[in-house]
Amino acid sequence: MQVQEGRDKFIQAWGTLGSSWGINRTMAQIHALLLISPIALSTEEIMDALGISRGNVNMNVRSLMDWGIVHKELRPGDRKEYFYAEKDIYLTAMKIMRERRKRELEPLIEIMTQLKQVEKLETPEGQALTKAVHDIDHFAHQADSVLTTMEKMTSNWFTQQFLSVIKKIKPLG
Amino acid sequence: MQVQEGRDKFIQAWGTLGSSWGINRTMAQIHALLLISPIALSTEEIMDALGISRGNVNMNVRSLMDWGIVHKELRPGDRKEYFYAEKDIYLTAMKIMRERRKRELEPLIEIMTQLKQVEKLETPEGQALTKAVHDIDHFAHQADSVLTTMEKMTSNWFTQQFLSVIKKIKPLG
DNA sequence: CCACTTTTTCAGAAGTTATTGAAAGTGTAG
DNA sequence: CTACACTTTCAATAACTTCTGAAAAAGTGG
Repeated sequence: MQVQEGRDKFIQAWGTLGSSWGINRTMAQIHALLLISPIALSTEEIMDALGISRGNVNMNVRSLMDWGIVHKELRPGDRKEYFYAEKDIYLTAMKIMRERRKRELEPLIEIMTQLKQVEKLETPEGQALTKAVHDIDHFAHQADSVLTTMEKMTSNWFTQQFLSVIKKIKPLG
Repeated sequence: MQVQEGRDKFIQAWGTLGSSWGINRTMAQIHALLLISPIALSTEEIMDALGISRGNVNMNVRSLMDWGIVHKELRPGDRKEYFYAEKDIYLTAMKIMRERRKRELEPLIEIMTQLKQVEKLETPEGQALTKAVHDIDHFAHQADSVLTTMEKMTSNWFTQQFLSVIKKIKPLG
C-alpha cells in the first residue's frame, strides 16, 4: 500500500470511528489529518485536504482545542494560525476520557442527587425508583473515582504500568 | 418530590444521558422505564407510558435485548411478550462496555492491522503515518485487554474490589 | 484612521437518523 | 383452514445535526 492511499484510509477510518465515539465525523477527520501531518497546518490547508468549508474547519478545530488534543502554533511574521495535534496517543485518549467524564458522568451524578429527594414510599413503584437511583448514584461515583484516578496518571505511566497491574488481577469464576 | 415526578425526571435524564453515550434517546428511555418498573411491561404499556409508536418500541426493545440488558418474559396463557430490565446496574454497565468494545475497538484494530501494510518510506509524511498507526494499534490492543479482563469479572467483584485496587495505585507527579 | 488579512458567526441548505403507521408476517386455538 | 392476536418490517416523513458561504467582527501594520 502506498502512503497516499494509507493516509486517505486512515483519515476515513478515524472519521468513522469518531462517530461511534460520539465525536463528529469532520472533527475526527481533522484530528486524523493533523495526527499524521509532520507539520502544523493552516485553515486553508485543512479545507483543501478534506474538501470542507472554512466555517466547518473553524468550528471543529476550535472544539478539538477545547478537548485539549489540538493546539495552535503562531509563526513570527505570519498572520495565519497553524494547528497541530497532540502526538502522544495515550495522552490524547486520557484527554478524551476526561472530557467524556465531564460531559457524561457529572450531569448523571447531578441528576441522581436531585432524584434522591423523591419521597420514600412503600409502593413497589416508589421502591423500584429509589433502588435504581441509589444504585446508579453509587455506580456513577465509583466510575468517576476510577476515571479521576486514571486522569492523574501520566500517559507514560499508563503505557507501562496500568496494563500489567490489571493483568495480575485474577478474574472470578 | 413525588414518585410520579421522580419517574418522569429519571426517564428524561436517562434518555439524555443515553444520547451522549451513543445509545439513542428512545432506547435509553425504554431502558429507564423498565429499570424502574417492578414488573415486566408489554409493548402496549411501553407505547402508552412513553407516547411512542409500536414499531419504535419493537425496534428498540429488540436492540436492548441484543445488548443483553433487557429480557423477554412469557406468561402462560398470554400471547403477549413482556419485557424487563437487568436490575444489577454493574452488570448492565459491564454489558454496555462489552458491546461498545465490540463495536468501537474491534473495527479500529482491524483497520490498523490493514494500515500496517503501508510501505515504509523515509519521507516525513510516511514516517508520521507509520508512527500514528503503530501507536494507535498498540493502544487499541491494550485497551482491548483491559476491557476484556474487566468483562470477565463479575459485577459484584467490580462493585467491591476494583475501586479499592485502583485507589492503591500511586499517581506520578 | 484606513486598508487589508484572517477569524468568527450564523441563517439557510444539505445530509443523516429516528419515528410512524400501515401492511405483511407469524403463531395459535378452534 | 380460518379467524384472531400479536410481532415485525419498511417506505414515507419528521426531527435533528452538520455544513456552507457570505457577512460581520477582530486583528495588524502603516
